[in-house]
Amino acid sequence: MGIDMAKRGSARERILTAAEEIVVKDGVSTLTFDKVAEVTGLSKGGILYHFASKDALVRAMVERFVYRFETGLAGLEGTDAEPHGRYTRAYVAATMGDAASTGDQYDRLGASITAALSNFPDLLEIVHQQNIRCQAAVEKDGLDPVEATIIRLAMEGMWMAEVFNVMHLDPAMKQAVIERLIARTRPASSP
Amino acid sequence: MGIDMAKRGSARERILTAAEEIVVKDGVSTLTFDKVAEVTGLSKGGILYHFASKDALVRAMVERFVYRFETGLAGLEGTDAEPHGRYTRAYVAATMGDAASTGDQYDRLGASITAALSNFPDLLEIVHQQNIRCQAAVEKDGLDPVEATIIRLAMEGMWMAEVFNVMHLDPAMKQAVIERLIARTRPASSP
DNA sequence: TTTACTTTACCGACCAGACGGTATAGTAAT
DNA sequence: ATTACTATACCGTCTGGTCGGTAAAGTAAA
Repeated sequence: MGIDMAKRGSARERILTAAEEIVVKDGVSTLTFDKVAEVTGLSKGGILYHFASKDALVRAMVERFVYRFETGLAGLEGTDAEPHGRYTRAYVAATMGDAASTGDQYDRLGASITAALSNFPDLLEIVHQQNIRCQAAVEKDGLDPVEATIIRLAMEGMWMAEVFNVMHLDPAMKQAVIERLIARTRPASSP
Repeated sequence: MGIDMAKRGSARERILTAAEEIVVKDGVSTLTFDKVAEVTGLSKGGILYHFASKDALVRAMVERFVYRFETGLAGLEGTDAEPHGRYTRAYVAATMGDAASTGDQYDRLGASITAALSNFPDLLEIVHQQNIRCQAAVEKDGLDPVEATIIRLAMEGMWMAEVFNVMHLDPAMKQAVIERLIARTRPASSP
């Protein structure tokens, strides 16, 4: 099994995808080389050939995760003609809208990765750097910085809550919040 | 060590506190019976006597955590004369202000506990229930429900980000956000 | 008060399994 | 033959959990 996709993505990518699958289904704590080997159809030795340690594997996962988010966000930014509040709108959409970086599977992955951060403290730096870029962009997006930050925080809160499965916000409320937030990024109604 | 507080709290409480200490310092993944035994000065067998399984230990930690938050919030609510937006203000203060339930140590504990939720899925229910109560209270706090939810989400976002150490918000900005959010709960300026 | 028995709290040795990682041998293409 | 990659066997360590025992503190009948 798994041999049929011999050329569909390098072994490295397939391993990463399998690791994501495991993490999404059962959480980070269950991510082992043996399991990844089983899912990919490779042997444990094969996995270790590509990722010399578990740290390396998790690091690659985090990097791919951050990369996807940033790519998705940049794509959304490109489709917005209005410069005022453009980044903040793209941020809202990339976080909870219908970007490539969203959806159930991606959400749970985000939760697991965020949770993993407490076990792999050195990986925190990757996420941290992305966060600094994000906050800087939001602050100089043409909106009142405090207001823009509130919007960002609210989206972050919604994402986190959803992703950790702690909050079951009513879908209608969720939609209303997103719309209200987007509206506040429009030129007319920023304060 | 530890013997000096022979009467300061039951063994159970001391174990719980030691477990928190470990989790705060090195994360959930390093929480083991052996370590708890070492910190408390008890033996592993002694720990097992009070908490029959690791699940039981973590469950007790989560319960104590939620209890503290709710108690702190209720206390803050009592000191607010203005009913309009009272709960939401208390929520903001309990989350990031200077309640008993806040502070560096408590924050890191919150992170670890939230992270632990992905490893102990059945404990999620405890947090989930508290969250439902919270959201219901926020929605009928006399404010526009969407606005109130945004405030709550923004605080949740700030807390999560801080707690997971992913965001380094400028202290001045943080303060400004909190003040702005509090201002929005006041009768005059809800929309 | 002594004796017999029970309960509570705790200790420390041990085990079975899992996990990260190594060592090594093999294979298929270039 | 070299390179790139894969497979198998194995090791040491860690960890949750078990278990037999023990010391102290009641408790209650004789």
